Amino acid sequence: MAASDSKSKDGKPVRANIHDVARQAGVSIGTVSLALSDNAAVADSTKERVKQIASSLGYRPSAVGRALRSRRTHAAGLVVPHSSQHVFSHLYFMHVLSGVSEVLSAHNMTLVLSTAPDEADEDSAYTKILDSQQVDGIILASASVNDKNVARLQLSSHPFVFIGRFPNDPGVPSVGVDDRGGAYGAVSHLHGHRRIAHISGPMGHLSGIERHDGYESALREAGIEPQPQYCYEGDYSEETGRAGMERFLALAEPPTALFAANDEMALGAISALVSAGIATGIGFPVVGFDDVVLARVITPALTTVRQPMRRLGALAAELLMTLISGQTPSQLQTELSTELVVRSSCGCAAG
Amino acid sequence: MAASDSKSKDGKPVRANIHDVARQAGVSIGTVSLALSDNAAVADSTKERVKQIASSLGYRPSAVGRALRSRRTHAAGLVVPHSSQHVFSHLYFMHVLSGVSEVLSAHNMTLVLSTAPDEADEDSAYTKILDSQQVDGIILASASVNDKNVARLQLSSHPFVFIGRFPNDPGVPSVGVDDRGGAYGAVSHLHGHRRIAHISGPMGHLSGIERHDGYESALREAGIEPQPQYCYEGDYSEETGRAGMERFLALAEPPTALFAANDEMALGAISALVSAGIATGIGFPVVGFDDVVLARVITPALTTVRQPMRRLGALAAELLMTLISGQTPSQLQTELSTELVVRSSCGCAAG
DNA sequence: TATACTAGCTAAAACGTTTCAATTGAAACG
DNA sequence: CGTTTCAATTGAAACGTTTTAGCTAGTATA
Repeated sequence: MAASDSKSKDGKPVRANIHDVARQAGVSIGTVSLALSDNAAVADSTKERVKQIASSLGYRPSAVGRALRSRRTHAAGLVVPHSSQHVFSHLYFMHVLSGVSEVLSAHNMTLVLSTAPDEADEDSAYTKILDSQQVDGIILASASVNDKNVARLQLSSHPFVFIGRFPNDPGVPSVGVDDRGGAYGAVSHLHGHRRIAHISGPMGHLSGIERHDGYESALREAGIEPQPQYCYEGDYSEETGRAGMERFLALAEPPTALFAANDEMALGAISALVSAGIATGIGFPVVGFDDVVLARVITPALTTVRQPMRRLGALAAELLMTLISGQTPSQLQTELSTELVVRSSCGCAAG
Repeated sequence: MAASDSKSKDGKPVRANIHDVARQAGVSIGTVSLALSDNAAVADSTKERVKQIASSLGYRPSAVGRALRSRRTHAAGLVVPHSSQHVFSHLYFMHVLSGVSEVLSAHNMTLVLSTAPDEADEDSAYTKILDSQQVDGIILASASVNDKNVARLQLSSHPFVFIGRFPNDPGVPSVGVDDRGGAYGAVSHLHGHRRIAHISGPMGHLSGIERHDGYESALREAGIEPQPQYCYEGDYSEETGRAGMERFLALAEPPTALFAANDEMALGAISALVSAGIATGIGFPVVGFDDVVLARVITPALTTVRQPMRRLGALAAELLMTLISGQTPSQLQTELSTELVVRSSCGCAAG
């Protein structure tokens, strides 16, 4: 870490650039560049000398200069077209982010995080990052089904990967989870009940749609015709979970069990049940989705559909790396499976 | 959004650059640059024409070219010298991140997130971002007290801001929380008890030290001499919370109340109490720190010291913006206060 | 009419790299 | 000895901007 920083007139330390190294080493800047990248065309003795001098000067190649010339920024963007408020209040994103971050780090890539200033303006989350060529590729999490920017993305010639499958387009690289199957399993687990309600995610998002579909097909499988009054569209927030359950409880013939499309809404629903003096569990089974830490720690512990969120992020990042490097990935689309974690909120296990 | 993208030979859409705009408009690139930045030296008619052509060509200035010339990347780094695994499993960081992200967005700055590949190697979290001049400034969250990179940061001539106060250096821009006061209040709330235990944060971090100090001074205030066997150093994880409490319960004279340095450890401690058949609350008061969502939803609901995490991030980002712009901030260091949120785990309120 | 000023624009340098064709000098070859 | 080959290095272009000094032509001033 030697750093014989010279100072400029105004006292600020001045960064050595490739010219400084070249001058000291008595070679051209071209040679410095080649030497530092261990190019075989450079004599070993020269390499050594250049490296030695570079390090004694504390020289670090400027990412910007490098990016300009080589047209590679070594950065990847994670775009979440929601407000930061929204994004970071959901544990789901945290886990995804964690997976993405880890893999990018391992590939020496920088992570640029882009959210929307508010829920209304999805566009700017893309624009900021995409338009100005700041990143080599993009991971898109949680786009709505009819997000028009997706088309832009495809045209932009930027490699990109979706998290959460995108419908009707087998050519789009994506990593997702078997939402439908997970939901189906959750609802099937509630067998015996005939009036099973569902608090869904936003129906503008594929995860919302698919989990809802899984719910309905499980009902039909059991010979139950889905009833609209037993469905409530939430937005994955605790509040809408509570609101949904309150609505259900006000019905002439309330449901006797619930499948919520995520854990936060399940929590909200449970709190509504508590307020109404109804015992969650044997009295009123509730199943969630995600298996975030919440699910484990509330009482009763939440039976839920676990999805591998961290893995989702990691795989998306890996796929993006492959695409950026120009290779053809072994598969363009991956669907991970879910796992029903049975705890006590469904009335089955002890807890 | 017009985009009459021309294609290059290989079929890929080709981005218009400033030269393309200049050619079409029949002016020099200098004029284009000036026109697009609304410089007064350019005739209005020219401005209009240039802008019109730029937009019809879908021209977006390259952030890289711009950064190279103007020496401003319009990006800020958030450095958390821990593994991504660790960072993203703590709700605390999420809230900080949220605040930072929001403010940066508002200033049209890009957020670059940098974590360490593993807990051992803090360095690379800095190096990656700092050395290569990728960002205009840096926010540093959760550095350990003797992190040697901090000195590097000061030398680097990069504006930077600490989250969490850094000791012994009034010249370091920082935004923090009154850890000591918060802890003091929490422990004072446990009055009546004489054997109060503390599960601390890592004593290599200022937050750990200060909360511990607050704990001790509250004891002394009550005429109690702090006993080493009632202190256990955790790492803010649920596991160490559990381990700490198990240790305490094995003592000949176990404590009768607990202050944990964060909510996750409080949760772990409570689960150990449960295992031991001891009722948290009136039977054994527990107080946490942070007030993350966990605190609210567990049973019994956790009495805890709320700290404004999101605000912390937001203020840090604001301060950084001021520093980057070259202005002198009204104050270099800010300390936010905490608030004791009384729920049922301390045996006071109903819940 | 000469001079000064102004508005509007251009040319060119600079930012820090990478890359590649061209050059050099020496060694190997016939 | 002339030619080829090769290893090592160089020079210059290119990436896409911003910025500033300077140029031109027209207008106002004396």
